[in-house]
Amino acid sequence: MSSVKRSSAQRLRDALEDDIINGRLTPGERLDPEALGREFSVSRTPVREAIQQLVASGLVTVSPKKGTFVARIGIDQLIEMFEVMAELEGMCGRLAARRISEEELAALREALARCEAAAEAGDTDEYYYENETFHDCIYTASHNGFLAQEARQLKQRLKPYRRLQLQVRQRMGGSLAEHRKIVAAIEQGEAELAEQTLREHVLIQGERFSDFIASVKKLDASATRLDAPHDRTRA
Amino acid sequence: MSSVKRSSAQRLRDALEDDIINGRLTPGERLDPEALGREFSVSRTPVREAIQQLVASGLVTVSPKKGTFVARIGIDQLIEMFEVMAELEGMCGRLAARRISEEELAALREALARCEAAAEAGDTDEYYYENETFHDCIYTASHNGFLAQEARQLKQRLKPYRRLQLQVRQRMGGSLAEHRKIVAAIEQGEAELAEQTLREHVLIQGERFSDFIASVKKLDASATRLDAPHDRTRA
DNA sequence: AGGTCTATTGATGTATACATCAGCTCGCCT
DNA sequence: AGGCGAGCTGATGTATACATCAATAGACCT
Repeated sequence: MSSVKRSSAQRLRDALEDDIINGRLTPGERLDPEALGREFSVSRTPVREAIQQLVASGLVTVSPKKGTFVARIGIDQLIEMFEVMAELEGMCGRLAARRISEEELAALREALARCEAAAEAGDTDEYYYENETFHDCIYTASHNGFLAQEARQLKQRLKPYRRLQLQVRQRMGGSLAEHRKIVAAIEQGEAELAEQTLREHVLIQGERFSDFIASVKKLDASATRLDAPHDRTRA
Repeated sequence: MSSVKRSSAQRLRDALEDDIINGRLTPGERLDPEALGREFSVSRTPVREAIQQLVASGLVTVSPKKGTFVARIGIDQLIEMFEVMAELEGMCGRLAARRISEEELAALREALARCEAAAEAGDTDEYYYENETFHDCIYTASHNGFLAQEARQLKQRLKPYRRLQLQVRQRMGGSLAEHRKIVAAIEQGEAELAEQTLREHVLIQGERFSDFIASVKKLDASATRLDAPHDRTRA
């Protein structure tokens, strides 16, 4: 009963958001309001509304008289966003180390255990999912709902690009070790250590920037061919 | 020519945003779309659009079938937001200490000088304004545009409540001393010190939480009388 | 008299038609 | 043939009318 009767615009927004985050719509791809309206059997008004909300979220961009596209984030801004993401995660860890409850600590240990199981099984998809749960536990344990919300939002916004890092398997071992260190720090209430470890944990993924940037550029190239009539002025 | 020809919705959004931030519209106050439409000579569509953008910014809340109101942030969430604000400011300071350019450093010193002048003159309004410039310099000097944007946005969102702190005059002296420490830390590239000082600089305002919370509660009370269903004597 | 059911009201949500304007194309002029 | 300009096209932006639904207030029943 929480939100069963949401408006068409909200449902459409969620659907599009999910499509973008899960890669069914790739950055740079065009969005046709009329086609979406037909697909969901609604008029242009709620479609437009949904799109505007996504624009506000930074997931899509609309160029007047040119069209609406799934947002393409430049490499420079992507780096900036990862930098902020690392800070937010670190802050969550620092606060969690001071404020975590017994229940939350149990949930965190459980999440860690699931990560270990997934890593042992070599199941990268499962690890990816459990890794999210693990981090989300820390967000919640920060006991700062606003911070948690911001962290989740930024994470979602980065998700379409995180997908590009294919070497999850190679990272699983190291990631898991870091997770253990993070849990240990939080258990012992060592706020600064938890913050530092988490911050690096997030930034390490950006360490292989050579591979990462290459992936992004590749995406840029293919996407450019799709949406833009010609070279798009980089936004 | 960058944005001279903005849409009606954009202009209206900016106008409302300015009204809210500058206190002409107080939290909890009602917004009547039709009245706004008449005032700006536009139909309900762009009004609705502007309101939705403000909702996305967190400045306005809309309850279905009840009305749209200027967002009222609960005390608990307000504290959470200040906590995050302090972290963002601290991060800006840390990065600025490493990355600031000569021009930016000059601008920062200039802003500090203006703050000193305003403090010496006892002009609280001027100090308020120059204080903003000072902090904005640090945002820019972080060389992380995304971070700077987030910091500015959150600051705006907090602005209607910051106004409640009446004791700016008493704070001017201490604030100025902290500003000097911050500039010194950035000049010498002491990132951690700059971060720490800035973080505390922001949090100190929340130190007088007794007064602050009292002010918020007072606002809450008066605003509740305005918008709530109870009051039907004046429609 | 008190409670409940129902009709009204007023708000948001949606559909549709129109206006506007930039980019593209095609054709004209040089 | 090449550059340039006017018209066309298709996109977003806006206006208006209608639908929907919850909160409210009134009247009816108990």
